Amino acid sequence: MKKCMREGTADQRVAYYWGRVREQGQKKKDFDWPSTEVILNLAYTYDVLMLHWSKLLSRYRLSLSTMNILTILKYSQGEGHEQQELCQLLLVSRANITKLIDSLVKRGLVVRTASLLDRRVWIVKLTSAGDELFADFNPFLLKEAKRITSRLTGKEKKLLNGLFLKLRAGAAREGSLK
Amino acid sequence: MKKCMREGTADQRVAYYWGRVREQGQKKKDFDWPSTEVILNLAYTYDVLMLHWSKLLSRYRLSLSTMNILTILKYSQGEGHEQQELCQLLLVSRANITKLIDSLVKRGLVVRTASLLDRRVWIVKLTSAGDELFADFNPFLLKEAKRITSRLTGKEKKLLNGLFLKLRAGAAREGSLK
DNA sequence: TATTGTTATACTCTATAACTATA
DNA sequence: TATAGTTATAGAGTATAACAATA
Repeated sequence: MKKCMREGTADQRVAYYWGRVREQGQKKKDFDWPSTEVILNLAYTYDVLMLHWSKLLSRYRLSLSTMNILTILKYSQGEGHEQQELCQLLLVSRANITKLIDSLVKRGLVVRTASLLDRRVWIVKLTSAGDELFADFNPFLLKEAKRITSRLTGKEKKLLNGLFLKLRAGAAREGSLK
Repeated sequence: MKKCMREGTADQRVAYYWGRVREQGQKKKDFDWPSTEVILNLAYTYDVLMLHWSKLLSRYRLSLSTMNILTILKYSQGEGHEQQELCQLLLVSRANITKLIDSLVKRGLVVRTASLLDRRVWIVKLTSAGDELFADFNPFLLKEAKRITSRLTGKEKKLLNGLFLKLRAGAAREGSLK
């Protein structure tokens, strides 16, 4: 991976490619550069940040998904969550959440406990080992979040968060191509 | 997947969880909610948009990565690219770009041609079949980019693009945790 | 009948390291 | 020695459908 990235030049390279997209798009129907740029930027920024993030998490043998599960469970304050709720929060299918939870159970980080209200349901909870692991990685992530966003002012962060919301609203809107 | 998402409520659910993150984070050292929110928003917005995007691409039996490769090659206007350049543009390792290109070669969408300058190098180019497929999917993606960003004004799109750049600059900065 | 979760399967993507051949 | 690309391998993630138990 490292070998493929010459330090400090990735953004320039991408800019060069994007320039071509922009030029050659002009001729096309429905082309709107700022719109396209937003999508390219979202995907590329995600890749850059999450590549970095994944590397941090690999120290704890966690992926983004498993880290998210532990975090969600931690913030439930001992109540836990149904697997189905985790599906909704993580945008992961039922079949795949089963596998993710399986892997965490195997490592002793979470447990499945039966629901008293609905016998079809498992409530997933953090174990003390899971809690410890969370206490271990979470401070790093908070620090990193602060560092990564350090070039933005408070006002810009708020602005950015509002724009993200609008983007998602656009994606969810009716009339999408089926 | 669909079964796990009750229409129109995903954002509220996530907001509920984020509320807990925010509350319980307050006590912690290095916690800064707007910074954390930016990261959560980036990841979640990416997931929402790309889930949708992937569904569109699956009609063409393409993933985000393979779509990107075809697009990059298309915009090289017949010149093609070294695999190594694709690594840099896509943030994918050399080993893995080999596999991705293999799969496209197998489908007849791209070809590897020897470089005349360096005998270690393959130049990857779009075939006419690849070109046709691009002509097929690209208009949909342009339309979708426009639709997804339709809730943003032109000014907001520009703003957003600038903020993405700052985010990436922050991630790349020296002094990151090693 | 609908929902929660599991199982099975196949595919894609990623990470790592050892390897070949060129430069 | 360094670089471009390949091979091998193992693990993670995703998509789909069929299934059991329960509501």
